[in-house]
Amino acid sequence: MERQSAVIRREITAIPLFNGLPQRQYDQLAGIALDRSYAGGQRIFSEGDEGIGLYVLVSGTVKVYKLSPEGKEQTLHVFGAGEPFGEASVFAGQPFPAHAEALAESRVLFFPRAAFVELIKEDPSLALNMLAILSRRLRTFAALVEDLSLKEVPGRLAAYLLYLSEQRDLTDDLILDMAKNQLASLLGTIPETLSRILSRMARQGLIHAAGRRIKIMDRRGLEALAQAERRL
Amino acid sequence: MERQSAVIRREITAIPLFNGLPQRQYDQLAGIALDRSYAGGQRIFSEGDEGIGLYVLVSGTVKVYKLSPEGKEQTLHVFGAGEPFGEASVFAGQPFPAHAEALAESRVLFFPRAAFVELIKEDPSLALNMLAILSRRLRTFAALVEDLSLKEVPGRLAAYLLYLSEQRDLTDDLILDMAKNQLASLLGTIPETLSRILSRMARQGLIHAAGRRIKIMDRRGLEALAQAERRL
DNA sequence: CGTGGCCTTGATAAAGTTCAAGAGCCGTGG
DNA sequence: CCACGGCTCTTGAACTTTATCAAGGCCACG
Repeated sequence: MERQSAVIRREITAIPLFNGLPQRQYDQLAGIALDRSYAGGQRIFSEGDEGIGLYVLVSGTVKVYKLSPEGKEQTLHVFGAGEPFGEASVFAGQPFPAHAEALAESRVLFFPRAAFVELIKEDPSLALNMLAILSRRLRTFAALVEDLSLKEVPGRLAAYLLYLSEQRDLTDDLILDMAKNQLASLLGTIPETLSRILSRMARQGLIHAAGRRIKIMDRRGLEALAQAERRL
Repeated sequence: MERQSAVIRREITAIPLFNGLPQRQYDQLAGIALDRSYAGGQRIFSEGDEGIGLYVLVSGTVKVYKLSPEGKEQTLHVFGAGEPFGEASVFAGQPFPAHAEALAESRVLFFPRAAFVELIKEDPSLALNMLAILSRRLRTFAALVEDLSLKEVPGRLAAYLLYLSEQRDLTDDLILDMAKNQLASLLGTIPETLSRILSRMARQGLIHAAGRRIKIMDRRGLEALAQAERRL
Protein backbone atom coordinates (compact mmCIF):
# COMPACT_ATOMS: atom_id res chain seq x y z
CA MET A 1 0.00 0.00 0.00
CA GLU A 2 2.89 2.31 0.79
CA ARG A 3 4.26 1.82 -2.66
CA GLN A 4 0.99 2.45 -4.34
CA SER A 5 0.34 5.55 -2.34
CA ALA A 6 3.67 6.98 -3.46
CA VAL A 7 2.72 6.43 -7.08
CA ILE A 8 -0.61 8.09 -6.55
CA ARG A 9 1.06 10.99 -4.87
CA ARG A 10 3.27 11.54 -7.86
CA GLU A 11 0.31 11.44 -10.20
CA ILE A 12 -1.58 13.91 -8.09
CA THR A 13 1.16 16.49 -8.47
CA ALA A 14 0.64 16.32 -12.23
CA ILE A 15 -3.04 17.20 -12.06
CA PRO A 16 -3.76 20.85 -12.89
CA LEU A 17 -6.60 20.98 -10.37
CA PHE A 18 -4.05 20.44 -7.63
CA ASN A 19 -1.50 22.96 -8.84
CA GLY A 20 0.17 25.14 -6.27
CA LEU A 21 -0.93 23.22 -3.21
CA PRO A 22 1.33 22.84 -0.18
CA GLN A 23 3.09 19.50 0.24
CA ARG A 24 0.87 18.56 3.14
CA GLN A 25 -2.17 18.67 0.94
CA TYR A 26 -0.64 16.30 -1.59
CA ASP A 27 -0.14 13.77 1.13
CA GLN A 28 -3.69 14.12 2.30
CA LEU A 29 -5.08 13.88 -1.21
CA ALA A 30 -3.04 10.75 -1.81
CA GLY A 31 -4.38 9.45 1.46
CA ILE A 32 -8.04 9.69 0.49
CA ALA A 33 -7.76 8.85 -3.21
CA LEU A 34 -9.11 5.56 -4.50
CA ASP A 35 -7.58 4.11 -7.61
CA ARG A 36 -9.98 2.67 -10.17
CA SER A 37 -9.75 1.34 -13.68
CA TYR A 38 -12.38 0.95 -16.38
CA ALA A 39 -12.39 -0.87 -19.66
CA GLY A 40 -13.42 0.91 -22.82
CA GLY A 41 -17.20 1.02 -23.01
CA GLN A 42 -17.65 0.55 -19.31
CA ARG A 43 -20.08 2.79 -17.42
CA ILE A 44 -18.49 4.82 -14.62
CA PHE A 45 -21.64 6.35 -13.23
CA SER A 46 -25.18 6.87 -14.37
CA GLU A 47 -27.48 9.83 -14.40
CA GLY A 48 -29.33 9.91 -11.12
CA ASP A 49 -26.63 8.16 -9.09
CA GLU A 50 -25.70 9.77 -5.81
CA GLY A 51 -22.83 12.21 -6.23
CA ILE A 52 -20.53 10.62 -3.73
CA GLY A 53 -17.23 12.05 -4.83
CA LEU A 54 -15.00 13.64 -7.39
CA TYR A 55 -13.30 11.81 -10.24
CA VAL A 56 -10.01 12.78 -11.83
CA LEU A 57 -8.97 11.06 -15.02
CA VAL A 58 -5.37 9.86 -14.85
CA SER A 59 -5.20 8.18 -18.23
CA GLY A 60 -7.60 7.27 -21.00
CA THR A 61 -10.72 9.04 -22.24
CA VAL A 62 -14.11 9.48 -20.66
CA LYS A 63 -17.29 10.87 -22.15
CA VAL A 64 -20.13 12.42 -20.21
CA TYR A 65 -23.45 12.31 -21.98
CA LYS A 66 -27.21 12.49 -21.83
CA LEU A 67 -29.59 9.90 -23.22
CA SER A 68 -33.08 10.48 -24.60
CA PRO A 69 -35.81 7.94 -23.91
CA GLU A 70 -35.49 6.80 -27.52
CA GLY A 71 -31.82 6.13 -26.96
CA LYS A 72 -30.42 9.10 -28.81
CA GLU A 73 -27.27 10.39 -27.24
CA GLN A 74 -25.88 13.87 -26.72
CA THR A 75 -22.29 14.05 -25.57
CA LEU A 76 -21.74 16.88 -23.15
CA HIS A 77 -18.01 16.56 -22.78
CA VAL A 78 -15.09 14.33 -23.63
CA PHE A 79 -12.40 14.33 -20.97
CA GLY A 80 -8.71 13.59 -21.33
CA ALA A 81 -5.97 12.84 -18.81
CA GLY A 82 -5.70 15.26 -15.89
CA GLU A 83 -9.26 16.50 -16.03
CA PRO A 84 -11.73 16.20 -13.17
CA PHE A 85 -15.35 15.20 -13.72
CA GLY A 86 -18.43 14.54 -11.66
CA GLU A 87 -17.79 17.67 -9.60
CA ALA A 88 -21.17 19.24 -10.19
CA SER A 89 -22.84 16.82 -7.85
CA VAL A 90 -20.18 16.96 -5.18
CA PHE A 91 -20.74 20.56 -4.25
CA ALA A 92 -24.43 20.88 -4.90
CA GLY A 93 -25.14 17.61 -3.14
CA GLN A 94 -27.31 16.42 -5.98
CA PRO A 95 -27.26 13.22 -8.02
CA PHE A 96 -25.22 13.08 -11.20
CA PRO A 97 -26.95 14.92 -14.01
CA ALA A 98 -25.55 12.70 -16.75
CA HIS A 99 -23.91 9.40 -17.57
CA ALA A 100 -20.17 8.81 -17.71
CA GLU A 101 -18.51 6.09 -19.72
CA ALA A 102 -14.90 5.21 -20.49
CA LEU A 103 -14.25 5.46 -24.22
CA ALA A 104 -10.96 3.64 -23.91
CA GLU A 105 -9.20 1.78 -21.13
CA SER A 106 -9.04 4.42 -18.40
CA ARG A 107 -7.70 4.94 -14.93
CA VAL A 108 -9.24 7.41 -12.50
CA LEU A 109 -8.62 8.64 -9.00
CA PHE A 110 -11.74 8.93 -6.93
CA PHE A 111 -11.96 11.37 -4.02
CA PRO A 112 -14.82 10.73 -1.62
CA ARG A 113 -16.96 13.75 -1.14
CA ALA A 114 -16.69 14.52 2.55
CA ALA A 115 -12.93 14.19 2.73
CA PHE A 116 -12.48 16.30 -0.36
CA VAL A 117 -14.70 19.06 0.96
CA GLU A 118 -12.61 19.08 4.13
CA LEU A 119 -9.47 19.65 2.13
CA ILE A 120 -11.08 22.52 0.29
CA LYS A 121 -11.98 24.15 3.55
CA GLU A 122 -8.36 23.99 4.56
CA ASP A 123 -6.80 25.45 1.48
CA PRO A 124 -8.27 28.31 -0.46
CA SER A 125 -6.03 27.74 -3.46
CA LEU A 126 -7.64 24.37 -4.00
CA ALA A 127 -10.99 26.12 -3.85
CA LEU A 128 -9.87 28.72 -6.34
CA ASN A 129 -8.52 26.10 -8.71
CA MET A 130 -11.82 24.33 -8.53
CA LEU A 131 -13.73 27.54 -9.13
CA ALA A 132 -11.59 28.28 -12.15
CA ILE A 133 -12.25 24.86 -13.59
CA LEU A 134 -15.98 25.07 -13.04
CA SER A 135 -16.01 28.51 -14.59
CA ARG A 136 -14.25 27.30 -17.67
CA ARG A 137 -16.63 24.41 -17.93
CA LEU A 138 -19.55 26.76 -17.69
CA ARG A 139 -18.09 28.70 -20.55
CA THR A 140 -17.74 25.53 -22.58
CA PHE A 141 -21.38 24.75 -22.00
CA ALA A 142 -22.39 28.23 -23.01
CA ALA A 143 -20.55 27.70 -26.26
CA LEU A 144 -22.20 24.32 -26.76
CA VAL A 145 -25.64 25.78 -26.20
CA GLU A 146 -24.83 28.56 -28.61
CA ASP A 147 -23.69 26.10 -31.22
CA LEU A 148 -26.67 23.84 -30.85
CA SER A 149 -29.25 26.54 -31.12
CA LEU A 150 -27.61 29.18 -33.23
CA LYS A 151 -25.57 27.24 -35.75
CA GLU A 152 -26.44 24.44 -38.08
CA VAL A 153 -24.42 21.29 -38.33
CA PRO A 154 -21.87 22.48 -40.94
CA GLY A 155 -21.09 25.44 -38.74
CA ARG A 156 -20.59 23.26 -35.70
CA LEU A 157 -18.37 20.87 -37.60
CA ALA A 158 -16.30 23.71 -39.01
CA ALA A 159 -15.91 25.15 -35.53
CA TYR A 160 -14.81 21.80 -34.23
CA LEU A 161 -12.24 21.30 -36.97
CA LEU A 162 -10.80 24.74 -36.38
CA TYR A 163 -10.68 24.03 -32.68
CA LEU A 164 -8.78 20.80 -33.31
CA SER A 165 -6.39 22.66 -35.55
CA GLU A 166 -5.73 25.24 -32.85
CA GLN A 167 -4.95 22.50 -30.37
CA ARG A 168 -2.26 21.29 -32.72
CA ASP A 169 -0.50 24.56 -33.48
CA LEU A 170 -2.69 25.44 -36.41
CA THR A 171 -1.63 22.51 -38.50
CA ASP A 172 -3.83 21.75 -41.50
CA ASP A 173 -3.53 18.01 -41.15
CA LEU A 174 -5.91 16.77 -38.52
CA ILE A 175 -6.59 13.37 -37.08
CA LEU A 176 -9.93 12.86 -35.41
CA ASP A 177 -9.47 11.81 -31.84
CA MET A 178 -12.69 9.80 -31.77
CA ALA A 179 -14.93 7.71 -33.97
CA LYS A 180 -17.18 9.65 -36.32
CA ASN A 181 -20.02 8.03 -34.54
CA GLN A 182 -18.89 9.74 -31.41
CA LEU A 183 -18.16 13.02 -33.09
CA ALA A 184 -21.72 13.10 -34.40
CA SER A 185 -23.01 12.83 -30.85
CA LEU A 186 -20.69 15.59 -29.71
CA LEU A 187 -21.97 17.86 -32.48
CA GLY A 188 -25.57 17.08 -31.62
CA THR A 189 -26.38 15.17 -34.77
CA ILE A 190 -26.33 11.62 -36.15
CA PRO A 191 -23.65 9.74 -38.10
CA GLU A 192 -25.51 9.90 -41.42
CA THR A 193 -25.73 13.66 -41.33
CA LEU A 194 -22.11 14.03 -40.33
CA SER A 195 -21.06 11.80 -43.16
CA ARG A 196 -23.02 13.79 -45.71
CA ILE A 197 -21.64 17.06 -44.51
CA LEU A 198 -18.08 15.85 -44.56
CA SER A 199 -18.42 14.77 -48.16
CA ARG A 200 -20.13 18.02 -49.07
CA MET A 201 -17.32 20.02 -47.51
CA ALA A 202 -14.85 17.93 -49.48
CA ARG A 203 -16.80 18.54 -52.71
CA GLN A 204 -16.68 22.26 -51.98
CA GLY A 205 -12.96 22.15 -51.52
CA LEU A 206 -13.06 23.14 -47.88
CA ILE A 207 -11.39 20.00 -46.64
CA HIS A 208 -9.93 16.76 -47.83
CA ALA A 209 -11.12 13.76 -45.85
CA ALA A 210 -9.72 10.25 -45.77
CA GLY A 211 -10.98 8.12 -42.92
CA ARG A 212 -10.05 9.81 -39.70
CA ARG A 213 -7.51 12.02 -41.36
CA ILE A 214 -8.83 15.37 -42.41
CA LYS A 215 -6.91 18.08 -44.14
CA ILE A 216 -8.00 21.68 -44.05
CA MET A 217 -7.87 23.06 -47.57
CA ASP A 218 -9.68 26.36 -47.13
CA ARG A 219 -9.36 27.77 -43.64
CA ARG A 220 -11.12 30.99 -44.57
CA GLY A 221 -14.08 29.08 -45.84
CA LEU A 222 -14.34 27.08 -42.65
CA GLU A 223 -14.06 30.21 -40.57
CA ALA A 224 -16.90 31.76 -42.48
CA LEU A 225 -19.07 28.74 -41.70
CA ALA A 226 -18.14 28.77 -38.06
CA GLN A 227 -18.40 32.51 -37.75
CA ALA A 228 -21.08 32.54 -35.06
CA GLU A 229 -18.13 31.61 -32.89
CA ARG A 230 -16.38 34.90 -32.85
CA ARG A 231 -18.96 37.51 -32.15
CA LEU A 232 -17.52 40.36 -30.16
CA MET B 1 -21.87 57.04 2.37
CA GLU B 2 -22.22 55.57 5.84
CA ARG B 3 -25.94 55.33 5.42
CA GLN B 4 -25.76 53.74 2.04
CA SER B 5 -23.21 51.22 3.18
CA ALA B 6 -25.51 50.15 5.99
CA VAL B 7 -28.30 49.54 3.49
CA ILE B 8 -26.00 47.53 1.30
CA ARG B 9 -24.85 45.51 4.24
CA ARG B 10 -28.41 44.56 5.06
CA GLU B 11 -29.05 43.51 1.48
CA ILE B 12 -25.94 41.42 1.42
CA THR B 13 -27.11 39.33 4.32
CA ALA B 14 -30.17 38.38 2.28
CA ILE B 15 -28.13 36.96 -0.60
CA PRO B 16 -27.90 33.15 -0.57
CA LEU B 17 -24.36 33.24 -1.93
CA PHE B 18 -23.29 34.93 1.28
CA ASN B 19 -25.12 32.65 3.66
CA GLY B 20 -23.34 31.55 6.79
CA LEU B 21 -20.49 34.04 6.60
CA PRO B 22 -19.00 35.61 9.74
CA GLN B 23 -20.02 39.19 10.49
CA ARG B 24 -16.60 40.50 9.54
CA GLN B 25 -17.06 39.27 6.03
CA TYR B 26 -20.36 41.09 5.62
CA ASP B 27 -18.65 44.32 6.51
CA GLN B 28 -15.91 43.69 4.04
CA LEU B 29 -18.32 42.73 1.30
CA ALA B 30 -20.33 45.87 1.94
CA GLY B 31 -17.07 47.76 1.79
CA ILE B 32 -16.15 46.65 -1.71
CA ALA B 33 -19.63 46.49 -3.26
CA LEU B 34 -20.66 49.03 -5.86
CA ASP B 35 -24.31 49.84 -6.25
CA ARG B 36 -25.63 50.08 -9.80
CA SER B 37 -28.98 50.41 -11.45
CA TYR B 38 -30.12 49.60 -14.96
CA ALA B 39 -33.26 50.44 -16.85
CA GLY B 40 -35.19 47.69 -18.59
CA GLY B 41 -33.56 46.91 -21.92
CA GLN B 42 -30.21 48.29 -20.85
CA ARG B 43 -27.08 46.27 -21.53
CA ILE B 44 -25.08 45.38 -18.42
CA PHE B 45 -22.12 43.79 -20.13
CA SER B 46 -21.33 42.38 -23.53
CA GLU B 47 -19.77 39.18 -24.69
CA GLY B 48 -16.04 39.69 -24.90
CA ASP B 49 -15.86 42.36 -22.20
CA GLU B 50 -13.20 41.90 -19.58
CA GLY B 51 -14.50 39.97 -16.60
CA ILE B 52 -13.74 42.54 -13.99
CA GLY B 53 -16.02 41.43 -11.23
CA LEU B 54 -19.01 39.59 -9.94
CA TYR B 55 -22.60 40.84 -10.17
CA VAL B 56 -25.37 40.03 -7.75
CA LEU B 57 -28.90 40.96 -8.65
CA VAL B 58 -30.67 42.76 -5.81
CA SER B 59 -33.94 43.48 -7.56
CA GLY B 60 -35.35 43.16 -11.05
CA THR B 61 -34.66 40.62 -13.78
CA VAL B 62 -31.61 40.05 -15.92
CA LYS B 63 -31.15 37.80 -18.90
CA VAL B 64 -27.87 36.37 -20.09
CA TYR B 65 -27.84 35.43 -23.74
CA LYS B 66 -25.88 34.66 -26.87
CA LEU B 67 -26.35 36.34 -30.23
CA SER B 68 -25.78 34.84 -33.65
CA PRO B 69 -24.33 36.99 -36.43
CA GLU B 70 -27.79 37.10 -38.00
CA GLY B 71 -29.15 38.50 -34.78
CA LYS B 72 -30.92 35.42 -33.54
CA GLU B 73 -30.84 35.16 -29.81
CA GLN B 74 -30.49 32.25 -27.42
CA THR B 75 -31.19 32.99 -23.80
CA LEU B 76 -28.90 31.07 -21.51
CA HIS B 77 -30.42 32.11 -18.24
CA VAL B 78 -32.92 34.49 -16.68
CA PHE B 79 -31.89 35.66 -13.24
CA GLY B 80 -34.08 36.90 -10.41
CA ALA B 81 -33.31 38.74 -7.19
CA GLY B 82 -30.52 37.29 -5.07
CA GLU B 83 -28.74 35.47 -7.86
CA PRO B 84 -25.15 36.12 -8.86
CA PHE B 85 -24.08 36.32 -12.48
CA GLY B 86 -20.93 36.99 -14.45
CA GLU B 87 -18.93 34.70 -12.17
CA ALA B 88 -17.57 32.52 -14.92
CA SER B 89 -15.16 35.17 -16.04
CA VAL B 90 -14.09 36.20 -12.56
CA PHE B 91 -12.42 32.95 -11.66
CA ALA B 92 -11.16 31.85 -15.02
CA GLY B 93 -9.86 35.31 -15.80
CA GLN B 94 -11.49 35.29 -19.19
CA PRO B 95 -13.79 37.77 -20.90
CA PHE B 96 -17.54 37.39 -20.49
CA PRO B 97 -18.84 34.57 -22.66
CA ALA B 98 -22.25 36.15 -23.23
CA HIS B 99 -24.28 39.32 -23.08
CA ALA B 100 -26.28 40.46 -20.07
CA GLU B 101 -29.26 42.78 -20.24
CA ALA B 102 -31.79 44.00 -17.69
CA LEU B 103 -35.27 42.88 -18.66
CA ALA B 104 -36.86 45.24 -16.17
CA GLU B 105 -35.60 48.05 -14.00
CA SER B 106 -32.88 46.32 -11.98
CA ARG B 107 -30.44 47.00 -9.22
CA VAL B 108 -27.20 45.07 -8.83
CA LEU B 109 -24.27 44.96 -6.50
CA PHE B 110 -20.95 44.74 -8.23
CA PHE B 111 -17.94 43.18 -6.52
CA PRO B 112 -14.60 43.96 -8.16
CA ARG B 113 -12.67 40.86 -8.98
CA ALA B 114 -9.46 41.20 -7.00
CA ALA B 115 -11.14 42.19 -3.75
CA PHE B 116 -13.68 39.43 -4.08
CA VAL B 117 -11.03 36.80 -4.68
CA GLU B 118 -9.27 38.00 -1.54
CA LEU B 119 -12.40 37.44 0.49
CA ILE B 120 -12.74 33.95 -0.88
CA LYS B 121 -9.23 33.14 0.17
CA GLU B 122 -10.09 34.18 3.68
CA ASP B 123 -13.26 32.24 4.12
CA PRO B 124 -13.77 28.75 2.78
CA SER B 125 -17.51 28.84 3.33
CA LEU B 126 -17.80 31.61 0.78
CA ALA B 127 -15.81 29.42 -1.59
CA LEU B 128 -18.05 26.46 -0.93
CA ASN B 129 -21.18 28.51 -1.49
CA MET B 130 -19.76 29.68 -4.75
CA LEU B 131 -18.84 26.15 -5.77
CA ALA B 132 -22.35 24.98 -4.99
CA ILE B 133 -23.86 27.71 -7.10
CA LEU B 134 -21.59 27.04 -10.04
CA SER B 135 -22.33 23.34 -9.77
CA ARG B 136 -26.04 23.94 -9.87
CA ARG B 137 -25.61 26.18 -12.83
CA LEU B 138 -23.63 23.51 -14.61
CA ARG B 139 -26.50 21.15 -14.03
CA THR B 140 -28.92 23.67 -15.47
CA PHE B 141 -26.82 23.94 -18.58
CA ALA B 142 -26.63 20.20 -18.91
CA ALA B 143 -30.41 20.12 -18.84
CA LEU B 144 -30.59 22.90 -21.40
CA VAL B 145 -28.25 21.09 -23.75
CA GLU B 146 -30.28 17.95 -23.30
CA ASP B 147 -33.47 19.78 -24.10
CA LEU B 148 -32.08 21.51 -27.14
CA SER B 149 -30.65 18.44 -28.75
CA LEU B 150 -32.83 15.64 -27.48
CA LYS B 151 -36.29 17.17 -27.32
CA GLU B 152 -38.29 19.02 -29.88
CA VAL B 153 -39.98 22.29 -29.19
CA PRO B 154 -43.30 20.96 -27.84
CA GLY B 155 -41.37 18.89 -25.33
CA ARG B 156 -39.34 21.86 -24.20
CA LEU B 157 -42.41 24.02 -23.87
CA ALA B 158 -44.23 21.32 -21.91
CA ALA B 159 -41.25 20.98 -19.61
CA TYR B 160 -41.18 24.72 -19.08
CA LEU B 161 -44.87 24.92 -18.27
CA LEU B 162 -44.60 22.08 -15.78
CA TYR B 163 -41.61 23.79 -14.25
CA LEU B 164 -43.54 27.01 -13.87
CA SER B 165 -46.39 25.12 -12.31
CA GLU B 166 -44.06 23.52 -9.79
CA GLN B 167 -42.71 26.92 -8.83
CA ARG B 168 -46.23 27.94 -7.95
CA ASP B 169 -47.27 24.97 -5.84
CA LEU B 170 -48.58 22.96 -8.76
CA THR B 171 -51.32 25.37 -9.64
CA ASP B 172 -52.88 24.88 -13.06
CA ASP B 173 -53.27 28.57 -13.74
CA LEU B 174 -50.02 30.00 -14.95
CA ILE B 175 -48.94 33.47 -15.88
CA LEU B 176 -45.92 33.76 -18.09
CA ASP B 177 -43.24 35.81 -16.41
CA MET B 178 -41.87 37.10 -19.70
CA ALA B 179 -42.95 38.07 -23.18
CA LYS B 180 -43.56 35.19 -25.56
CA ASN B 181 -40.84 36.66 -27.63
CA GLN B 182 -38.49 36.11 -24.77
CA LEU B 183 -39.82 32.68 -23.97
CA ALA B 184 -39.16 31.60 -27.54
CA SER B 185 -35.53 32.57 -27.13
CA LEU B 186 -35.30 30.69 -23.86
CA LEU B 187 -36.70 27.57 -25.53
CA GLY B 188 -34.29 27.90 -28.41
CA THR B 189 -36.84 28.73 -31.07
CA ILE B 190 -38.59 31.72 -32.64
CA PRO B 191 -41.86 33.44 -31.80
CA GLU B 192 -43.72 32.05 -34.80
CA THR B 193 -42.98 28.48 -33.86
CA LEU B 194 -43.89 29.06 -30.24
CA SER B 195 -47.15 30.63 -31.27
CA ARG B 196 -48.06 27.70 -33.50
CA ILE B 197 -47.25 25.17 -30.85
CA LEU B 198 -49.24 26.96 -28.21
CA SER B 199 -52.28 26.95 -30.43
CA ARG B 200 -51.73 23.32 -31.32
CA MET B 201 -51.54 22.38 -27.66
CA ALA B 202 -54.74 24.28 -27.06
CA ARG B 203 -56.43 22.49 -29.97
CA GLN B 204 -55.34 19.18 -28.47
CA GLY B 205 -56.84 20.10 -25.13
CA LEU B 206 -53.52 20.14 -23.29
CA ILE B 207 -53.76 23.75 -22.25
CA HIS B 208 -55.96 26.76 -22.49
CA ALA B 209 -54.13 29.91 -23.51
CA ALA B 210 -55.24 33.53 -23.30
CA GLY B 211 -52.48 36.07 -23.70
CA ARG B 212 -49.95 35.50 -21.00
CA ARG B 213 -52.31 33.42 -18.95
CA ILE B 214 -52.08 29.74 -19.57
CA LYS B 215 -54.13 27.06 -17.92
CA ILE B 216 -52.99 23.48 -17.74
CA MET B 217 -55.88 21.25 -18.79
CA ASP B 218 -54.12 17.92 -19.14
CA ARG B 219 -51.11 17.58 -16.91
CA ARG B 220 -50.54 13.96 -17.86
CA GLY B 221 -50.41 14.86 -21.51
CA LEU B 222 -47.84 17.55 -20.89
CA GLU B 223 -45.76 15.21 -18.80
CA ALA B 224 -45.73 12.70 -21.60
CA LEU B 225 -44.42 15.36 -23.98
CA ALA B 226 -41.76 16.46 -21.56
CA GLN B 227 -40.81 12.97 -20.61
CA ALA B 228 -37.18 13.12 -21.67
CA GLU B 229 -36.90 15.13 -18.47
CA ARG B 230 -37.22 12.31 -16.03
CA ARG B 231 -34.91 9.60 -17.15
CA LEU B 232 -33.68 7.28 -14.42
C1' DC C 1 -13.95 -16.06 -45.50
C1' DG C 2 -17.85 -14.63 -42.93
C1' DT C 3 -19.68 -11.69 -39.22
C1' DG C 4 -20.19 -7.44 -37.06
C1' DG C 5 -18.88 -2.73 -36.46
C1' DC C 6 -18.46 1.55 -38.63
C1' DC C 7 -19.28 4.36 -42.32
C1' DT C 8 -21.55 6.05 -46.61
C1' DT C 9 -25.37 7.00 -49.79
C1' DG C 10 -30.12 7.46 -51.36
C1' DA C 11 -35.13 8.29 -50.88
C1' DT C 12 -38.53 10.04 -47.97
C1' DA C 13 -40.64 12.49 -44.27
C1' DA C 14 -40.90 15.55 -40.41
C1' DA C 15 -39.83 19.67 -37.89
C1' DG C 16 -38.62 24.24 -37.84
C1' DT C 17 -37.38 28.60 -40.15
C1' DT C 18 -38.26 32.31 -43.28
C1' DC C 19 -41.03 35.58 -45.51
C1' DA C 20 -45.10 38.03 -45.76
C1' DA C 21 -49.24 39.83 -44.16
C1' DG C 22 -52.40 41.08 -40.90
C1' DA C 23 -54.72 41.24 -36.04
C1' DG C 24 -54.82 43.01 -31.38
C1' DC C 25 -53.13 46.32 -27.86
C1' DC C 26 -51.53 50.41 -25.95
C1' DG C 27 -49.70 54.97 -25.20
C1' DT C 28 -49.20 59.53 -27.43
C1' DG C 29 -50.80 63.50 -29.24
C1' DG C 30 -53.96 66.01 -31.98
C1' DC D 1 -61.90 60.67 -27.56
C1' DC D 2 -60.16 58.87 -31.37
C1' DA D 3 -56.52 58.06 -34.73
C1' DC D 4 -51.85 56.95 -35.34
C1' DG D 5 -47.59 54.43 -34.94
C1' DG D 6 -45.27 51.00 -32.87
C1' DC D 7 -45.17 46.88 -30.54
C1' DT D 8 -46.17 41.89 -29.83
C1' DC D 9 -48.38 38.17 -31.42
C1' DT D 10 -50.68 35.09 -34.89
C1' DT D 11 -51.36 32.68 -39.28
C1' DG D 12 -50.35 30.91 -43.88
C1' DA D 13 -47.28 29.15 -47.62
C1' DA D 14 -42.86 27.99 -49.40
C1' DC D 15 -38.51 26.35 -48.35
C1' DT D 16 -34.44 24.33 -45.75
C1' DT D 17 -32.35 21.50 -42.72
C1' DT D 18 -32.10 17.38 -40.46
C1' DA D 19 -33.83 12.84 -39.04
C1' DT D 20 -35.43 8.33 -40.37
C1' DC D 21 -35.46 4.20 -42.90
C1' DA D 22 -33.18 1.13 -45.83
C1' DA D 23 -29.40 -0.80 -48.28
C1' DG D 24 -24.84 -1.54 -49.40
C1' DG D 25 -19.55 -0.97 -48.89
C1' DC D 26 -15.32 -1.44 -46.26
C1' DC D 27 -12.41 -3.56 -43.04
C1' DA D 28 -10.74 -6.00 -39.08
C1' DC D 29 -10.95 -9.99 -36.34
C1' DG D 30 -12.03 -14.41 -35.30
